[in-house]
Amino acid sequence: MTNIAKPVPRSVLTRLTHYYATVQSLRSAETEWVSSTELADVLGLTSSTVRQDISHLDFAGVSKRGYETSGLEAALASALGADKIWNLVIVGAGNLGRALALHEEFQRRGFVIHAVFDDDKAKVGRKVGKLEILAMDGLAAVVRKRAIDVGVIAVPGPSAQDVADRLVAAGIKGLLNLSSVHIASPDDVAVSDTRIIASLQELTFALMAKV
Amino acid sequence: MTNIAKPVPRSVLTRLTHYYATVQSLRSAETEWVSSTELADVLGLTSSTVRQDISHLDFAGVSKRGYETSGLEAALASALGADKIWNLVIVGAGNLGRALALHEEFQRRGFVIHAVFDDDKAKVGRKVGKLEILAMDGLAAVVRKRAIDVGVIAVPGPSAQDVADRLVAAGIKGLLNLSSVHIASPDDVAVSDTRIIASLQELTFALMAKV
DNA sequence: TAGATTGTTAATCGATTAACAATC
DNA sequence: TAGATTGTTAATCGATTAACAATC
Repeated sequence: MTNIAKPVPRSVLTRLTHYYATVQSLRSAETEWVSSTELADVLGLTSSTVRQDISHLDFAGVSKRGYETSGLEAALASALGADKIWNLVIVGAGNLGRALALHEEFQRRGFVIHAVFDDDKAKVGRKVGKLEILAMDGLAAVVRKRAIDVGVIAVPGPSAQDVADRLVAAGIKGLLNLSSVHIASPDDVAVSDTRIIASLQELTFALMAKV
Repeated sequence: MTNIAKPVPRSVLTRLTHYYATVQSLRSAETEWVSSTELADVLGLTSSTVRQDISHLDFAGVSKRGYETSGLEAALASALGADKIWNLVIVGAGNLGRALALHEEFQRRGFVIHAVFDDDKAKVGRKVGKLEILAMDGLAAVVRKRAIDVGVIAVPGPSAQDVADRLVAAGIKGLLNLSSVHIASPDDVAVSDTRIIASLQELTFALMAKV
């Protein structure tokens, strides 16, 4: 029986990714059962929130025992698409772009990087791991041929919107934005921001409040 | 006159970093005034939310004109601590750690990276830009001598909590967590998560919903 | 069985939005 | 001045928490 989708609010979705990471840790520690209270304690939530969130999944716990970690992991993986392969390209062969291309956790989690693009003539043709850096004019062909799902924007802020537009024009429906500027996109294109600089600013805000 | 701090909710704080990035773009385009409606349109919010958020700042707009971008930028910078210098160390000299150490946007925004640590003997002594990779046992001394504010955790998930503990033990009050696991920390230590993998999972969730 | 934990409903809390008087 | 936009209060909306019956 499939869950009739109550829409999943963004706050819940974010927590689902937390549960997924946590349950994976539990699994690798061979823990077979976890209760809503235990998950809540680890992540700083209430058990009530955890139970509400898990009710969005096509998965049920067991009275008195809690949740079986293997089933919960599978249900979370399925909800998040973590049990699928996703095809990525990275635009921007600077430090960040190259680091992500080489970051083996991506591959391990089903995010396959098919190409790295850059318009800097000096970079085109060089290697990043096993991938050759390609010129931007090859983008559309790669996206089509490899059925690319996600474009990673790893260029400086001033170029980010332009790169986003070219990725969208090439037919990509998902953008991961590593730059610090806001990306505008059509309604049918999803954008996720990593906001590294913004995270640091939230941190320094907290540090100042602390004094 | 200082704003008597109504506490700033996390959701507002996150938007303040968005406003800051946006206002900086406006400023570099030499735009002198911006209204709450314009900011809202750019960022996909309501003007009401924008005005509420800005009311947390020690800064006032002008009827009929909106907000002067220079003053708003300064007020946001002050609130976020973006007008200060922050001292960082990075732990983990893998692809991600090295990329951040070389990422010039950090320096440009007042985040000064003082050292990169790694316990891999093969890496210690090598250079990352102008910095030499140091062994972890030198951490406490550097933190004390350089008055380090923030520790960046750029190690694989399984080591992340251990690294966090060592950074906290060395006296650091702010952690930027680049790993995909949740970090537990004492109440007086602030943690900010970048969650690159989680961002991708939120994206793939959206892509699946779209089909 | 008794007790612990889920799933879910209802209550609370907080954040967002609407509305409008103040104002430049 | 007239009109546009802020700042703020009140209303709405949605998310979190509490509570408890169901249940294994």
